[in-house]
Amino acid sequence: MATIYEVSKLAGVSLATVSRVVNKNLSVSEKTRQKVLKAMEQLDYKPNLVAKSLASNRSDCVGVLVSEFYGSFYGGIMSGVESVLRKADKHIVVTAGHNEEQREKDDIEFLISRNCDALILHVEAVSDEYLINLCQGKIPVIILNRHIPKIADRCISLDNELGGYLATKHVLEKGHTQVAYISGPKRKADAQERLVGHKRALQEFNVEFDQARVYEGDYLQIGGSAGIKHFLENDIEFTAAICANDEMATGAIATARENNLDVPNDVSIFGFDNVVFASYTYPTLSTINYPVQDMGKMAAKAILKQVYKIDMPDVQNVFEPEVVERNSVKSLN
Amino acid sequence: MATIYEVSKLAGVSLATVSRVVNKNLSVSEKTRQKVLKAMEQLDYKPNLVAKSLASNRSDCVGVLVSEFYGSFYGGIMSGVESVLRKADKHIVVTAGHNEEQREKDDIEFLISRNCDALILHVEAVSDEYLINLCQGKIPVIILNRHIPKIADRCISLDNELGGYLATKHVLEKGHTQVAYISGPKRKADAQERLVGHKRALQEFNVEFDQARVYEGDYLQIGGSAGIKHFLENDIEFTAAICANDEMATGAIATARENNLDVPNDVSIFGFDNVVFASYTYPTLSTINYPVQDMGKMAAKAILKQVYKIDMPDVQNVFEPEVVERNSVKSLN
DNA sequence: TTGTATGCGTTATCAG
DNA sequence: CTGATAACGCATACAA
Repeated sequence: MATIYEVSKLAGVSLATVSRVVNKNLSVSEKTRQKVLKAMEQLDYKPNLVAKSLASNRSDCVGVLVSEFYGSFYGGIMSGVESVLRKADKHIVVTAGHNEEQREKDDIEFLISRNCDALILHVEAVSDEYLINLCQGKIPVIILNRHIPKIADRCISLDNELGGYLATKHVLEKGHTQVAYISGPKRKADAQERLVGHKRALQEFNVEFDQARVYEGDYLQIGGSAGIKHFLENDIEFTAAICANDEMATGAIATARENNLDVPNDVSIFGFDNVVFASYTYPTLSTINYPVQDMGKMAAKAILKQVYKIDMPDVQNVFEPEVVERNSVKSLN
Repeated sequence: MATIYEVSKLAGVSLATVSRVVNKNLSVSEKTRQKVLKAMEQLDYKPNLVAKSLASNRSDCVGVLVSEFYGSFYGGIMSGVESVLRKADKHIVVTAGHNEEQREKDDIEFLISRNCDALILHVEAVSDEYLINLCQGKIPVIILNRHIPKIADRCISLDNELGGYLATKHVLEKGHTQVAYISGPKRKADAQERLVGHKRALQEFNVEFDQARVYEGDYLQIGGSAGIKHFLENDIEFTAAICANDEMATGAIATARENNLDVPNDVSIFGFDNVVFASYTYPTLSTINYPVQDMGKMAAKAILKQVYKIDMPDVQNVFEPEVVERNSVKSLN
């Protein structure tokens, strides 16, 4: 690999001059610029980004930490982030924290020590305090899918409560009154918020909340399956089951069918997230749209604005969920 | 951020000594090691990976290039690769080439200039020659999902022809004789290979190949949908449709249903890839398993073996597809 | 076992 | 507009 030094020698100029033409902007006479350009061409010069990063303390690289590489949710985040950063000639370094506290911390350390100019994090295991503390540091951070009041301006999240509310409201408006709810794990903030929204809708429609109609799932297909089984075995009547995410909804649909319950004629199922396969199920799944990709894009825009000083509209910190009506909910009206 | 220099000062030893204890292995007296360790602790010293990489010409980082961040196929590759590399304390830098030649090349340059120790590539737009040439370079490369004879030892791919064969054989064994085939884009090598396998199975079962029963799709849902429509509108009879990937299969199922054709009673559908949502469809999709994740793992193992000299079993360059029987194919026997 | 000196490829701060 | 030269933070022969 040719170095900047070899180029300078070949072009008969100083090292600094080559650096100037490589980094555009600075003033160099057209004549020497041409000499340098030619030399670069001849040697097929490619700047060493590592050296550049060490010397300039800038990497043009933003670190992204997701929980998994797998799945449309994280895929959406990554592709959203990348699509806008790419246009600004910034790159991303992605790692996966796998929902383990130590790993998330390790990954953050890794990204920092790699000289990332900024961080976009989707972390679940690490504490709020840790993140608040991290935000005190010199490296700019954007936190996805998590709302931390003290650093609200660095968070980009979905209004989960509203999502839970809209989901239930939709089902109630279709005339259902016996509504079961399969929630996410209680320890997860978003699961709690969605449930709160569920209760608010119930109240608004004067349907009494019944704890027996709530089953705590795990956000996995098996959770939805277990939820339906639980309600059936305990003779808890319901004409509709709202699941706190689409994955559980698919499990619910499958298990309902196994029990000779037609969806949506015998039982309606509603999801949350609007993941890709929601439109592949049968019946296609009515759900709440979680605009992950847009949120990833917004995170990237925030970085572009704050770190790279590129002109951008204001950041939107809270995104609104919307009902996506498909065919898994029957109207009783 | 504390530097190695500050640590050495605080510990009252030389720079080199600190470097030695940081990088384990080398001989340092227990006493000084403790001094250094204490100093590191006090200063919360974190090595600067960029500087380390520049000095050592090693980054403990392997570059991964996929076509998209999105989807279970690429997710499988990334998570497979990461899971094994992680255990060896290596990190990955991922970029997406989006199936565009220039971008793929840019990304490869980027990864190289970032000092990656090795590359794992899933590229589609770049030519064989380019890759062969790339393999001549000093940086070790593993190529996924592509078979290039001249550099077969650096390729990890699926036997697509066999997959196409197995798919069709399965359907024929179920008693179908009027078998339609919705292929992938002809310009893609895997699409061609799968079709070749299809023909081989037909021949083996003495079913005459009929070009009219082949529709060229695009590997997207819409392609499967268009394929079914095409056959229906042109009165081409078929009791089963084999799709060259699962995505098209879901499109095919939906469109069949829209035309009042029950799957699998009126028409059987068979896929390829065994993506995650294949088990979420209704009916669940019979398909060919493409062990992406295992192949990603194998790629990582190859790197571990070749680059980091870690003891590993031999690499498996060609993976075998398998039939995954679910409920979308009816037995006519 | 420990320390010294030099290099890795750039950027950046000065002079000129 | 251009050229020395000192950082950047660490690894590593070579000496001691």
